[in-house]
Amino acid sequence: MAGGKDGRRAPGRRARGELEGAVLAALWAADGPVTAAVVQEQVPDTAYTTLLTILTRLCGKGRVTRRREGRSYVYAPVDDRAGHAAAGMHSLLAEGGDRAAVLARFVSELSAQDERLLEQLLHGDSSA
Amino acid sequence: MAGGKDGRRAPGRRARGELEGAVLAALWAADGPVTAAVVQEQVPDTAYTTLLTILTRLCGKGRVTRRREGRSYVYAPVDDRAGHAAAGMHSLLAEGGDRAAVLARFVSELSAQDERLLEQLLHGDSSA
DNA sequence: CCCCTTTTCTACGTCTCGTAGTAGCTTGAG
DNA sequence: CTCAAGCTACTACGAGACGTAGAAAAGGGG
Repeated sequence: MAGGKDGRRAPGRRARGELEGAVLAALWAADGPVTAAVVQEQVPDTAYTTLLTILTRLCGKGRVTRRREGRSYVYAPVDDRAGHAAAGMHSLLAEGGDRAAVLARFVSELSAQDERLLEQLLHGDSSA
Repeated sequence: MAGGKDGRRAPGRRARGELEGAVLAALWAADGPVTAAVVQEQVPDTAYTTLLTILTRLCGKGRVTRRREGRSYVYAPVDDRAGHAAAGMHSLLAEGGDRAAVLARFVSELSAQDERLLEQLLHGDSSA
């Protein structure tokens, strides 16, 4: 019953998933848990309540955690950016069926630079 | 306006993206282009027209191509399973921001077996 | 010519996401 | 104590993707 009967609003200019990505990016960029207000500074042209909604949904999906801090909540991403990407890569590798085939294709499309990087990583060479 | 006014049907029991995945899997499993009827054999409990819709949408999205074969169409996936997975991995790597960090995390979570595999692949060792 | 196969068109329900207003709670200031 | 300011929770709507599938059109075989 809370209002919201006007029903007028500009069409969603952001693509699907874009805002969630921006919010996560803000959280990743932050140094530790931050309030919604801080997130808003990183995501321009967005209503405060919109960000609250996104943050709440992200919490519901387990992608973000929140903690009371005074009378506000502070939000923090569950996994960091690199971890998120790496986890996704592992998922794809698992779903891909033939691991060897997937990896083969993956490395065949790597840049020379990435290849070197990967080799160093595999050899435990941390001279970077 | 071809009918379809009833509009009453059991709720989507499949999760979002599941049917498309099943259709692609059927296409990948097939040896060469196949007809919708063949796909249906691999995807049980699904109306023929439903599969046609999915196949058509997949064509629209460029994930599948089709070719006339007699009075039917034969469908084939644009990229094979491994290629699809590898492409997704590259996307994640690109979106992950710091490539080195993402790769580092990725390899750190690889099984010993996968690591060996990756090394062989990097060294151009095709003794498989 | 009639039937069967296959496609095309249309359509609906549901879910997710972007977007945001309004109500209500909490707490500090005066 | 009372009021204002800040923050959260609830509610809501539009758009688009997806699952699902019937009806009708198109074409070949008997």
